[in-house]
Amino acid sequence: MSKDREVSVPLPTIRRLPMYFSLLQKAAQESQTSVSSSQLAGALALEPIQVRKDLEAIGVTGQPRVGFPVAELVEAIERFLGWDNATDAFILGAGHLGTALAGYHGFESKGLNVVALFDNDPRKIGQTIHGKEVLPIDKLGNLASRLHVHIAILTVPAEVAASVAQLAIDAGIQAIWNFTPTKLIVPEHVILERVDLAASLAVLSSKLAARLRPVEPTAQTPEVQA
Amino acid sequence: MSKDREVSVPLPTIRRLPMYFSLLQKAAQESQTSVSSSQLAGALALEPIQVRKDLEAIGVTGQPRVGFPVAELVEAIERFLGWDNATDAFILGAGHLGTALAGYHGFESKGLNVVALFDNDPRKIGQTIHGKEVLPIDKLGNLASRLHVHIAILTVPAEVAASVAQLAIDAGIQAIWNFTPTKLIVPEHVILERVDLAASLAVLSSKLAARLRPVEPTAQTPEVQA
DNA sequence: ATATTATCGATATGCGAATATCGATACAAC
DNA sequence: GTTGTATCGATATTCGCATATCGATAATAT
Repeated sequence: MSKDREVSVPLPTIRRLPMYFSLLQKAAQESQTSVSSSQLAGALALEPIQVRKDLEAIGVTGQPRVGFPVAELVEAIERFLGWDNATDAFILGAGHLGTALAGYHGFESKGLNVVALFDNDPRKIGQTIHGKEVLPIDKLGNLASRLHVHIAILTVPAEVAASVAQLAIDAGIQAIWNFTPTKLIVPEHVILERVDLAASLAVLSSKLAARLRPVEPTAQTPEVQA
Repeated sequence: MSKDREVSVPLPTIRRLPMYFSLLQKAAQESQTSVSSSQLAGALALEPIQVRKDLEAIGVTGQPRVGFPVAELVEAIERFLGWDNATDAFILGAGHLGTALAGYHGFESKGLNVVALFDNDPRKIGQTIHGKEVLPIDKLGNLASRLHVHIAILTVPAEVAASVAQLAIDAGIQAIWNFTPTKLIVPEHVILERVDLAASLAVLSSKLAARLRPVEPTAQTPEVQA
């Protein structure tokens, strides 16, 4: 009842925080000490009001006619997201996407430390991808608990997504970052976040499709039941 | 004022369509002729009411005590998303992510046909990645218009995202699928859809962070201004 | 035939988030 | 000093979407 403090920050606000974050880091590098909500809004194509509400949500207050303190904002966002101290993660699935993510610099500054990759392909096991070892998937249970790894980045093929996710959960993984097209159903205590390419593509496609057929010939509900 | 027909389908609904789509394809393969909203809801951890409203939005009606016609649903979703006939796309940036996407089977069934990749690295140009040629980025303008390619999949490094996007826009690209961490600002007529890893990670991180510090020591607003 | 019940579709309600409004504040110009 | 103005923060409003309610319908069982 009282720990709703964090949870009460709107989800859309949380999603916008990284955008503010990178802008603010840039501002800090340029020794800027304060930014106004309108500056941020302008750079991100948002409304100043929204920016102010977002920044208020993470507990930073600005000053009229001055703006918000840059350094304080950066700290507050880092702290709120837990990006101030790194959490270890495993990548499950050393395919194209897993490999790409293993090589992605930028996680370091976002509190994510990829420790190793896992796969079941004997040809991949033992290899080193971007400085990280590829381990057999059956070692997952043992290592996750021993190394206190909390996050699993799931990049396996769709067919095995559910079963590998279950392995991770059994291994005590606390959060799954799901890059597969599979909608996972997990127990309450497991944090689940999905990067849904298909959903994103669907939005793009539907807009494009709508544009390509601007006006429908009056009756657009033919008896399709044939 | 009257073309709001398509646009009036709620965005969250559009995002859920691919989930229904893949389930329905599976059902069709198993020669199932109809599905109930509760079946779909059960498989996707949704509420039946929501499923019904979603399916209604794309113009398919069900029958009491029977459910919705599978074949008709598949067709309607394909048609709505424009997945029934493919659109050509370029991948801009032949790095890890671009390579991964070039090798992703599954776009074919989603109306997306990757024609080629573009890069500015002389070592990559001329190579073939997953059967697709890597071309120099300065050929983009010429080829996009000549081949009537409408979609650009943007996987270049963040620093050049804005300028490459501008190239694409100048080349007459109609839609940009943005995988970079950069928030692009594009003219009205360009469709823009973003896969925002940072936003997704932020949600995951914040939940994890909130869990790791369940109760804050009473006064949780110290003078951070030091 | 009749009763039962799963399921749909229409209408109503509720909730979270975006947006608007407006007074308060503090810097800058004169 | 005094005035002007950009900006903040609090409150109110609006909007979109999810959820609940309930009558209507058609397959199944008796």
